[in-house]
Amino acid sequence: MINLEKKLRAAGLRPTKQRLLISNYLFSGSHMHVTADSLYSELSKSGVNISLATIYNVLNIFTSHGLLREISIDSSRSYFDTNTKKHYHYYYEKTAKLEDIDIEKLQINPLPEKRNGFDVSSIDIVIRVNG
Amino acid sequence: MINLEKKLRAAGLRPTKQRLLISNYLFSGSHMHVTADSLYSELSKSGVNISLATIYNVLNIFTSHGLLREISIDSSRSYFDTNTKKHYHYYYEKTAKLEDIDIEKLQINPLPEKRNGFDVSSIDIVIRVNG
DNA sequence: TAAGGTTTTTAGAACTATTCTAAACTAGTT
DNA sequence: AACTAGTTTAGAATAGTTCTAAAAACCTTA
Repeated sequence: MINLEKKLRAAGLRPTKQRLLISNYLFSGSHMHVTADSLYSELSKSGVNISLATIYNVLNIFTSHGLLREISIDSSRSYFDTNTKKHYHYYYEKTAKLEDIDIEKLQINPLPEKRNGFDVSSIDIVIRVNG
Repeated sequence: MINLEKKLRAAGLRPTKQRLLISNYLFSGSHMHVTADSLYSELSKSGVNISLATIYNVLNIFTSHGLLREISIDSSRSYFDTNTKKHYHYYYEKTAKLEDIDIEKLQINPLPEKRNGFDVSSIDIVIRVNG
């Protein structure tokens, strides 16, 4: 967990107890996709009690400091992805689960870089499947 | 406006006064992107008073009957697109406006049709620009 | 063209996800 | 150890959307 402290500091964030606990859940294994609610209940389930306000707070601050990426899938809730590299998503409509698509798996031609003089800030691709 | 009545009936919907007024706004000119709120205030501005509940109701029923397409851009609100053909979007972050991208303008390789045995139901691409 | 059954509209309440508030607490500095 | 700024918290507040149930409109049949 000492590396998590470093990770937070490197992102310019104070390693508080709550942020470390959340980081431990999010960043210790493989990449994952969470919602505020799923994170809150998973932590609660394992005996880690952090207020929902803090969960939201931390998800937002992690996102603005580049530790997470927010994904718009569904207007009814926000997903956060621990994979911050460029990539795309499959979305399983029945289970409401996400799966990463490696950027090399999907070629886009031409890859836009500008539009009307504005820079492209991100390219979001969601492939919805009926399962 | 008689053709709007036909359009609604063809979609299996009763052409009520409110639906016709909304259709007249949405389907009489070129394609557009609306939110419940923008539609409500545009109609109000032109003297057409339809309750917000009906606006939501009609947007949802139009979507489920194929007259509109819902787009997830932003978890804080839903956009509806009068263009129901396959296409993609530019999203202008500052103005929160959408612009259509013709499907031929962007090639995807390989174009996925299945994933884990499930059919692809849609491919949503949003290219965000900082303007 | 009137009656009757079904669908739609409406105002307002309810709900859900998220943010705000301001008081208590904690981390890092001196 | 004391100070200051940043963080957490419970609960209130807010925003977007859906629900409720009563009134109104639509459409069919007579």
